[in-house]
Amino acid sequence: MNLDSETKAVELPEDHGDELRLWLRLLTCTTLIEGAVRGRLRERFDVTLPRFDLMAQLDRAPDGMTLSDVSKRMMVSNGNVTGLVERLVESGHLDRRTLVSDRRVQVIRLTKAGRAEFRKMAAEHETWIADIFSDLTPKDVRDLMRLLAKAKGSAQKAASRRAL
Amino acid sequence: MNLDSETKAVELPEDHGDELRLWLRLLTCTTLIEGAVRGRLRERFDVTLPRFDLMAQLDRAPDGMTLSDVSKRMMVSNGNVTGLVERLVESGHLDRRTLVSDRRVQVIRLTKAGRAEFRKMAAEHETWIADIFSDLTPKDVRDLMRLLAKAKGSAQKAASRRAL
DNA sequence: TTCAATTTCTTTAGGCTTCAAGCAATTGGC
DNA sequence: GCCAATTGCTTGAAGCCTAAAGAAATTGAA
Repeated sequence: MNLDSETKAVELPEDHGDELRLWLRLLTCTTLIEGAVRGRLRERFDVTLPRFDLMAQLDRAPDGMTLSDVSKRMMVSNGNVTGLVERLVESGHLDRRTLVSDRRVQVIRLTKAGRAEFRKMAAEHETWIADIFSDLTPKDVRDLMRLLAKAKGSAQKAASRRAL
Repeated sequence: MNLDSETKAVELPEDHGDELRLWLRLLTCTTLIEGAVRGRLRERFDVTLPRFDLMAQLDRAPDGMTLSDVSKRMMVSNGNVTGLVERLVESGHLDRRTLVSDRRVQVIRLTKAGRAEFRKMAAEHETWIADIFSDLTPKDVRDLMRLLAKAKGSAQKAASRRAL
């Protein structure tokens, strides 16, 4: 007779403290790094992190993106993107035009100035990240990549289960 | 003659793409999980994530905390905590009193109702996290804990270097 | 064709967050 | 005691963010 499976069958509270501690540690790491990056972007380039992130998405899409694409990629709400884009168009970093074949759709691109500005920021940004992770060996980095990929997959699966 | 060290000496751009990808993956994981937790807290308990986080800090501190303590622990600004606490006092979850020995200091605690409410939420919250990480083996969890601890240390060291 | 459903984006209300400036209380050097 | 520096918190301005409701354009089934 298997006591463990009996125990599970009656839904006794299980211990998930390790997973909880993992989540808190993950959150701490991200918050820490995010704060450092935010501060440096601000003092060096007077730009906010969301603006930088949006420009990063567009830098990889020379043909532009729709607002919905951006929203999915950045995992933020549509309304959020609307406001963000508005300010970046205003400041001359972004170009926005309505798609002729579907007038609901707005396609946004980096302007020439916006791209130049972003490239300058991105180059420095990369060195900050390297500095932040400088105690990690190449193997640490590989292991983390692999484990985080697995964690991401697990989280996505959980989310899709939830969506049913 | 060592070409590599020559190369470094003239500051040629090094490749830090792996570290950058690691950071993006870390951010993606956190954003994904944070969104899931936020949504569940909202639909199940009609509470926001920052409120939950603040109550979690206080649950571990039966004797209460000062606003500065909370601010450091949560890694958010002082002004942020002021507003958050204000709303939670208003809703009856928190009790706030001025320290007699130093009238600048506010000590906040969970009220009885606040603590009961939090315990209920925390129990469910733990199962959500377990579900989100359910594809990870116990070894994966241990490895991630260890590597993230190392990453956190590295980030903190970088931040303190920066602060000089 | 027609119109209900869907998609894309915007708007609104409310809350979160930062930074910087400011106020009040305390501390420490003189 | 005096007062300059520090500490703890609040305020204000600006921006970020979400959820929900709504407007405009498109699609597709009858």
